[in-house]
Amino acid sequence: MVRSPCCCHDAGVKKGPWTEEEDRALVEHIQRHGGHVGSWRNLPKAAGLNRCGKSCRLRWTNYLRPDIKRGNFTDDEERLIIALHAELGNKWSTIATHLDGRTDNEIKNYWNTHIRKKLLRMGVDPVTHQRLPPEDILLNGATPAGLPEAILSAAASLGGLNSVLVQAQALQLLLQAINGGAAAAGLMSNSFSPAASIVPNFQDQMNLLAHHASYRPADDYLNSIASFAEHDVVQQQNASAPAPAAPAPPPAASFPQEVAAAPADDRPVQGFSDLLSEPMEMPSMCSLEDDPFWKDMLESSRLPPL
DNA sequence: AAACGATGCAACCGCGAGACT
DNA sequence: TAGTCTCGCGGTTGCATCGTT
Repeated sequence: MVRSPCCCHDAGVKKGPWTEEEDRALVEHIQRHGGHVGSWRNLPKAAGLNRCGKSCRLRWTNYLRPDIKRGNFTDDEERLIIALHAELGNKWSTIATHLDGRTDNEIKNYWNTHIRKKLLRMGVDPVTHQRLPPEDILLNGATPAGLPEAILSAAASLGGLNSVLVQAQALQLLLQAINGGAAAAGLMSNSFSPAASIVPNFQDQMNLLAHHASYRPADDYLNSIASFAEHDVVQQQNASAPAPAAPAPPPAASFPQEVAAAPADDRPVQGFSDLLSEPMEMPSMCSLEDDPFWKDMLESSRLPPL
């Protein structure tokens, strides 16, 4: 038996964007058959379309199917995609089965154009979902151009850019821990803990805190991404000017209820003293602010999102 | 207003797996 | 059992739109 060449390679078969007439012909044909396609290979001829069967299938499944949901992805959907991707990898079709009305192609595009970049900006590897070391953050989008002048100008005197980035990250995580807490605890315990380098026992304390708050770092990571990726880090750091109150999205099924139920800014650090049997040795922010380098940075900077 | 680059998305391509003969 | 067919998946491309200079 000789395999017949794929119709996609026929010279006369039309390619490119679909016209309204073609869409209508395809939809009407499928509707005439009660929504059943039968053979995609034979469909174009039966429907009077000069298209490859493969192209028809793609057009139907990704665009014309009546149950397709259009419009922007919600926070819930985004969070779910990230969670599923962390578990499944690039299994877009499998991920799509968990989101009503979303196609694998749409999810794949949304990942590549939005979520992937967002994770990189945060310093999270979109493939492994682990925190990137500072040198990789530089290579993956958080370029030196995004750093405040104060940091760059101080870099030379502090042993190079990586050193400064580490300290900048440490400060940012520290402030997140104090203002919002959970994100920093989860992210740091993931793989990379610059804060520990400047605050002795800091990570131990954050881990203890996470334990007391029934936190699992992986859950926290997933939960935290969607909540603070959208916001400028400075907003989170500025306790006197809290971010506009956005309704907390309902939790995805896999998230601990006690975590998901709380507003993002009220999570683990809430009630520090209640959680710890002994007073927690928090770093003195006054001493940090007295340091000209940090003071300058705090006053002038917009830290790049990590 | 025009040129240019960045971005987002629809569509295409090649391949693998399972069904079929 | 081997060869072929068909479908579906994931990666990639091309183009339209938007924003910036």
